[in-house]
Amino acid sequence: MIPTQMLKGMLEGCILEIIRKQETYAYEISKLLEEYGFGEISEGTIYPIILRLQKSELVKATVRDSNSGPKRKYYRLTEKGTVSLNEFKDNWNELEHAINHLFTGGNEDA
Amino acid sequence: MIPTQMLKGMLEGCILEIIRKQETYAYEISKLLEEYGFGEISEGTIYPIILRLQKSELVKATVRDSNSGPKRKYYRLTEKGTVSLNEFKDNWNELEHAINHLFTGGNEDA
DNA sequence: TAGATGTATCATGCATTGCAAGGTACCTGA
DNA sequence: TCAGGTACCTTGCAATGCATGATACATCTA
Repeated sequence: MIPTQMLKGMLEGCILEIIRKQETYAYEISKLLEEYGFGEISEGTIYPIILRLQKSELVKATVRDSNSGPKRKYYRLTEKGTVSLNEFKDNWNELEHAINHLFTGGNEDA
Repeated sequence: MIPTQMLKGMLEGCILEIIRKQETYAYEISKLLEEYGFGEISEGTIYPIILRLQKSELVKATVRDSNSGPKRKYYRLTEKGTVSLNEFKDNWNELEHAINHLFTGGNEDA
């Protein structure tokens, strides 16, 4: 299981990418994150993130009826959201390279 | 530059790996992290991490003289440290796979 | 001799963020 | 009727990176 500390700073970008792929709502996002292999991400995690995304205008919401429960809030990316997502991808690549560089170097003592 | 939030939970494992490769001290670790591409990691970050590693007995220290300044505290991994490092590697792989799975899937709308 | 620079250690308090826990409310099926 | 799934949200805690500041040794230069 991925420790919660390692998820910090990751989930926001991942949720943006999920919304980019497909207009969707918070409850479904939590299911999708699990399917992608992030493990079970608490709703107490997801809702605050989405509120933040709305406040900073990276996503916009549309309320629609559901045929299996309460109304859903569907989210889609704004332009700012697309920019932010691209920045996240760049940062992720930087981190991935740094860590893989560190961990594939072998033992310097040898 | 990698945002600080994305480093949370990463640096501890990375510092363990640096120490595994080579017995070294905090000041040098900060230089090495920069060389590996993590950017400039503040000393206010590194020293607390190393104190934590010592308290949880993942590393042990040896004080030695330096010919270019104050004494250095050289760190080496304990057995617990090796175990912890391996756990970190597993967790990192999990995270890397999840994120790459998410970001290589293309647009589900298409 | 004095001061700047580089080396080397550590402590304090803040900001951010994931999460546990709890709350509300709708719909379906047993 | 009531349990379970769907769907939203809030509050307060814990962990961690970092800015800031302090201490101190060694070397070089004015």
